[in-house]
Amino acid sequence: MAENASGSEGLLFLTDEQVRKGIEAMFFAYRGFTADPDRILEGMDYGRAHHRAIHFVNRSPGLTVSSLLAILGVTKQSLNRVLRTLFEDGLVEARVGKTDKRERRLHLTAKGAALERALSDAQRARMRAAYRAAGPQAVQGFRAVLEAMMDPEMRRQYLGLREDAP
Amino acid sequence: MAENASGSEGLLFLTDEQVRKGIEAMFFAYRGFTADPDRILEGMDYGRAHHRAIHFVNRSPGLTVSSLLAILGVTKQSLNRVLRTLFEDGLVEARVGKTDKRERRLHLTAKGAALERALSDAQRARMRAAYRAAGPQAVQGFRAVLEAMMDPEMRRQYLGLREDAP
DNA sequence: CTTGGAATGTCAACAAGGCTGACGTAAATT
DNA sequence: AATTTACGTCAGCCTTGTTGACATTCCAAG
Repeated sequence: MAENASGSEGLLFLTDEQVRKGIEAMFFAYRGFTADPDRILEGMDYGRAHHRAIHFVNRSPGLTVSSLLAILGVTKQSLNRVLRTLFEDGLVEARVGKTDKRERRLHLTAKGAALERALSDAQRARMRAAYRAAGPQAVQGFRAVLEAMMDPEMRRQYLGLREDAP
Repeated sequence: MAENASGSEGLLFLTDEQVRKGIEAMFFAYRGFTADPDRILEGMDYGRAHHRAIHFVNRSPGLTVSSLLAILGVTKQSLNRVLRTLFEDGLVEARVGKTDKRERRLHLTAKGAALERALSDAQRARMRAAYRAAGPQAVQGFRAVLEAMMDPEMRRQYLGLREDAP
């Protein structure tokens, strides 16, 4: 896909050292990636787990608990602990499924949407800044490598979410 | 640095949606990133924290506890719990500093180096595969964006580690 | 030489957020 | 009618993070 420009057609001669550097880049960058939301959430009774739930509920309004489970890759007990507090605090609401009444379709309330915006504003700002600093070419490469790094099942989840260029 | 090829000189017109997609890519990719080492470590008494310690001790043999503390960004109590088990199991050894005898300079033992190799082989294999799939251009972009995403202090740590092109 | 502070270790207690196992209920499916 | 699915919940455990308090060792400055 990404036009294979510089040199040796698809053959990468990367030393272990260079690959290690990529590994460390992931480690350090992920810290930055979560830093802003973490800062916002600390003090509130929430953590990263709540952020993730809120993110994906916002992303796919009306998704079911089991879909969210599959996306997050945690146990239902673990997710439930998080969802319960979000229900109690009125950030997320569950509507009984129309066709299948066993399902609980999740939606953000206005309050939940407000928090989501605060969190994602911060995170998007950092992401945009990084994109700007790295340049447009870099953005493609970034996405391409990350996508290739996912487990196949996760990649399916990733691609399955509302597309950015439909 | 990365030659700014396609279109609008450095001006990125990215929709929120596209930026969100980048955020999700980070989320899903990080899971893949840690999956292989996690698999290896499960069953042994170790976890991700041990992996990180082993990684950076291998990376910078003889580093002090406080340097490692700074790199990992955790409390000394937390790190100590991890280091203690690594000492006990003979994976890491601490040598008293030559000039400053308070320092404990950390080194991997043969056994520790063996585990490190097992862990990093798996992780590097995935990283290499991702690089191969994404192409050489992409690798540059990947690194550039991640680097730009780090907090400045983390970036210093990152760049401070033994360079890949010295 | 003494003393302050840095580098380190350690004990205790706690919290978040994973996990497993077992059990329950309502609704859909067969 | 029986089974399966979707979900909730109780109980208990683990890892890995946190604070706070305190001891030791030792460098370096007064």
